[in-house]
Amino acid sequence: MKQPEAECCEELEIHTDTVEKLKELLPPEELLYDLAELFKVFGDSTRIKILYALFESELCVCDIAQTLGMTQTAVSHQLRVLKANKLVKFRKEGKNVFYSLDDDHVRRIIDQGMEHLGE
Amino acid sequence: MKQPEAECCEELEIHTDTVEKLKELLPPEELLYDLAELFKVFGDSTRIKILYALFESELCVCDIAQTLGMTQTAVSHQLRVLKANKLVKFRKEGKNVFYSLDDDHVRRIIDQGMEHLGE
DNA sequence: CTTTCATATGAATATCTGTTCATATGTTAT
DNA sequence: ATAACATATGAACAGATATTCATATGAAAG
Repeated sequence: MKQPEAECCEELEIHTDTVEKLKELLPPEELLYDLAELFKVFGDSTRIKILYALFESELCVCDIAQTLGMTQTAVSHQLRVLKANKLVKFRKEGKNVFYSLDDDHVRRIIDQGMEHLGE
Repeated sequence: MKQPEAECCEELEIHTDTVEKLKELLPPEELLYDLAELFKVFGDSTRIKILYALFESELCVCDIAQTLGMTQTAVSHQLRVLKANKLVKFRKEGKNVFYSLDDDHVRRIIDQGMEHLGE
């Protein structure tokens, strides 16, 4: 006869305790969601390229587009995402808009990622 | 009369230099792509939750599933992704497969992300 | 060797995401 | 005012991705 309510790993009751403890220890759902959203921003090569370009100097949209060999529109859409996530800030000067990195976390996060790759 | 070959920011010739320098300074296309791929892995709340759970202890698949309130199948698919990107390793013990974090970069990358959020 | 259990895998589906195209906004120069 | 330019935005489309369902694998127990 089967236990219909049995969830999994039935034989090892230790696990049930583990699971309960874990549920308490995990950060709130929403925070984990936000964290994933943040990493999602880094998870696109166009945006990574933009950020890398901004490591060197502040840049206007068309220079970024030219550097990456992409259209102004595509870059503008991605800058919007970066802006919304506070990874870049901007400064208007006449017709141009100059973008730059918002803080040092960006660099550190990317560096950590690079370190992981080099293994 | 229009210059058809003009790319952008025509008036400021400084920019053309900037762009050329930038193109040299940027890491190779492929590396940036790989980096984005890595962050993409962190860019999903299910995978973030799995990693957080593994911060505490090594876990078998069904415990992870139960902790997250998800199906075994969904978790298994995501573990596959984490495994492929060397973020987790595993150890087989009879019917069970125990997963754990592969290295400390995982923790550091996530911590940096969290720091960025708290601002 | 057959059943049960833990895990893995493949196909299908629904959702999300990035680029393009067309167009809008806002600034500078004529 | 009007034209030219830099940037932004909205809709549409194509490609990617996460979950589900059905099923396969592989180990332990009967």
